[in-house]
Amino acid sequence: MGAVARTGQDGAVTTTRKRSDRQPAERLPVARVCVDVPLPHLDRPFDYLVPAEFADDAQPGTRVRVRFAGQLVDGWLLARAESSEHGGRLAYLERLVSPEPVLTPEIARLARAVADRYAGNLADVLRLAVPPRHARAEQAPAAPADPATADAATEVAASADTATGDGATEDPATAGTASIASADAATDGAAATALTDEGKLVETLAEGWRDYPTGPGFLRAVAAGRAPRAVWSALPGEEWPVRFAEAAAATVAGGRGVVAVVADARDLARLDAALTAVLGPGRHVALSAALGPARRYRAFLAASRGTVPVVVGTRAAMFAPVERLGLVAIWDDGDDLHAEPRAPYPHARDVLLTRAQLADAAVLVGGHARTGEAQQLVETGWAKEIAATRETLRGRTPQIAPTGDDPQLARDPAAATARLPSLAWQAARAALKADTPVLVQVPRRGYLPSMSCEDCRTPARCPHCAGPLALRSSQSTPACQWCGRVAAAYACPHCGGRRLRASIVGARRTAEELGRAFPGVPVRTSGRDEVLSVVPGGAAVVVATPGAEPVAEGGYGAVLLLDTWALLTRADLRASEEALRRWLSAAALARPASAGGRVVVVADGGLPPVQALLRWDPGWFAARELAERRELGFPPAARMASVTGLPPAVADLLAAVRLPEEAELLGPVPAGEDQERMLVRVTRSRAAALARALHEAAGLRAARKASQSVRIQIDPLELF
DNA sequence: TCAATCCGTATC
DNA sequence: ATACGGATTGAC
Repeated sequence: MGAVARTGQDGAVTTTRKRSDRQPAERLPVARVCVDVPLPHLDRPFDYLVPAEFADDAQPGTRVRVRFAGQLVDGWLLARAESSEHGGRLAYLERLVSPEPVLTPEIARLARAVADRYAGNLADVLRLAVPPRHARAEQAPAAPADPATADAATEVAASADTATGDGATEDPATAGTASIASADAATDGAAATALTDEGKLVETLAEGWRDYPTGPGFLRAVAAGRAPRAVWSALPGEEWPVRFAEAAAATVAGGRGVVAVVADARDLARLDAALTAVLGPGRHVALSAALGPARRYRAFLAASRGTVPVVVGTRAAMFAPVERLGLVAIWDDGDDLHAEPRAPYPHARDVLLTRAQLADAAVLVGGHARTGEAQQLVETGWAKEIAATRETLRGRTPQIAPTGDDPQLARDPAAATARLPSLAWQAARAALKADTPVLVQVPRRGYLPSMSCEDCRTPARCPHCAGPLALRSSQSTPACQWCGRVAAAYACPHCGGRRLRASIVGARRTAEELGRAFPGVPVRTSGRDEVLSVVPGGAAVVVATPGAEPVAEGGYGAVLLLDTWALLTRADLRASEEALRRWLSAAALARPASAGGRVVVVADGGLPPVQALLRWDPGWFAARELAERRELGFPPAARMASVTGLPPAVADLLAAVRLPEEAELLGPVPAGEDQERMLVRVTRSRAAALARALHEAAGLRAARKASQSVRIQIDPLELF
């Protein structure tokens, strides 16, 4: 034995043995490897020989380099085995990148399920799940992995052929039911009763949820090691990060780990702070792509090595490994930032639900608004509702009023230039007088450059199809956003006016105008360029774009929701749901009515989303929305897949695909840059079959080296 | 009959 | 992407 295995400076295990005299490992000489190539027809494990010098370090979950079709590629060691089914000769693993087992069995299994659900490759999902290696971070002192947990024979992932089956990877909502009060039998009841100190702690934590009748029971069940599943409607003014932290702490008290996902950096900062307060320092780690490679990998390692039991983060954290997962949580699942833009385009909510299902963990889907998807979980009985009673709700909501489509502009000329209807202006003035801040929510500039009548502000709609009129780039005549017709001789149907003005003004311009309307009051903006997280309690006007609303100390005295028309008339099926979500998020920052809090929404009070806001009833709206989607056959009531690409490529793929029975084809619709898009619709029971068929067809095409690529997306957020 | 070349397919 | 096998072609 002349070979010397050593650990190089970068931590990689290399060997001095010449290729010619390599020997296979004595025990479990075969490694099943997922090669990191994005081709769908290669989405299965390949077997390699483990050289003797890697015998101990090449454990399941490690990164390797292998020769594949003549070139060196990265790969994941999924499992070690005694022998191979492969007929031909096996090549050796070329290199063990690092002995760090970064792919835990739980995540390997989850990644396979996610790939199957989204008609994607395991390798693509693994690239999302495990951050790029950073050798320095790996060498930094951290709790060493327990060698006893790494059994050489342990399989990390089920092999491709067994994992593509339905069963565990089926939609959560079609699976069994659970209840908060009496969830599935506890696997580890000892944790709940062993220590009375822990029992007291859990009671303290559960106390935080007393405003919600089923809340404390949920926390107790999680602490006891059970797997309750809940859709939580947070009260206005709720300190949701603290509630999330309490749920996390209860899980930790029961000896299990937590993964919680939020949409953006600001929510993450709040949750991070709440966890430090509730859980103490060093018990959790925040993970987001914004950290940069080194810190991100370090945070990842803290979780995968079992140093911390709680991981919170943006969607980058949805695959974070934690030991003995007990709870997955997501806040504001309607935020489109939860949708991963890289193939296979998984959604954080769905990944977490699948994860909970596979790991038998509890689920907490929280928000002020409720998505159709969350409603589906409730209606199928997969999850239970956590909501306050109407009575509690009444005590917390601000006073909310609409002001019509044809707003009476305030008579005060300054207020009129600020586009403020008189009701809004009055509410703002009263709040400022009471020395409380005012939040003004305006849609983002360029969000939709729509037009309205210069004289009466009636939205300018296309005379043919009632679509929104807008100025196309440099042209001076407005055209319809929907049908494209140019509205050359536009006259306002309400007042006959012929002049149009852009109805969306950016936050900055609004801020300037409001500054003039309320002289002497400080005006601050929070938007894309600079996002404020907190503003002090005194009189001030805060202009914010949706999603960037700062929290006010003590709550806002008034919240004004302006230019709502822009949100409501978007040519998007989710427009209403999205509008309500944004309004509720902003309105939740107002004081309760009893403390003078008022919300004015500049929209027609008869519209369903406006109704839902006025009554603070996100559940009612979600049920309505879901019923409508059921009627129309849209997700989540049905499963949709979109196939996008150049027309011949789309046709080619659809010719190759063996669609499940009763699959419906819709389209094509243009998708920009000479591309077109087809939609395939099936019932939820055939969802898995559809994904499999599309993946298979993509594989056939790739094997034939079809040059034009197509993009396959399951339940894309934007349907038309 | 054999080598050079082309094409399709598998990639361990 | 590259490598290999089998079929095809062309020169002896």
